[in-house]
Amino acid sequence: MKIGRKFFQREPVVCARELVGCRLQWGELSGVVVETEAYDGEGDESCHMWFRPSTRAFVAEHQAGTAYVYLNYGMHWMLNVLVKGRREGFVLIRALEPLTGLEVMRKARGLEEVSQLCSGPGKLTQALGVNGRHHRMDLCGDAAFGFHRRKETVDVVVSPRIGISRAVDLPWRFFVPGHAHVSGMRAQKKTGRG
DNA sequence: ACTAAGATTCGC
DNA sequence: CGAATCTTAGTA
Repeated sequence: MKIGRKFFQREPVVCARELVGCRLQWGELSGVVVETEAYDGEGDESCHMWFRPSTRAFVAEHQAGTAYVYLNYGMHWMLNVLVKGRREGFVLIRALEPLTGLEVMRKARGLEEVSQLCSGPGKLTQALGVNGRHHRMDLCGDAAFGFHRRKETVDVVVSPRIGISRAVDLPWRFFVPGHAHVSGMRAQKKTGRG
């Protein structure tokens, strides 16, 4: 069952947690969402809304469920969903377990290993072909692009977000524990604790 | 016009 | 560990 706009008319943290375990359909390609992060425009200094006027304008001009796609580090597209409930913000899609279109993903990534296709926010956009053309796309309108509930359920655990320099302690990363397709950055290993 | 920083990934 | 690569925003 396709996830409608109402789902995204809640708080970013709630949407981020509940999207884990859902299926992302992207044309002929699809995968199970196994990792997300929430970014809240109110009080979250790592959210683009905090320091980018253009992002605040984007939020004001679009409805919940709209894709927010941007280029990071000049090379990696990041796929987010606009959330507008009591609080406004975004859900970053960080990792997928590929379901369909494996060969297309392998070709796009230049890799064979399934666990390397979508195990990171930059990896999955490359695998799915997500880019600036998808910015502002309504993920609740187009039948071929959006999220769907699944019968299967998954465990979800929480941790601080990865790869950011501000508001690093907010526990707003949600993922399936021990899942092979969850992103594995240095920051994860770096459990540096005095 | 110039500078700085960034929700990352890959290779050495 | 450090390069790759470019958009946004602040400053002159």
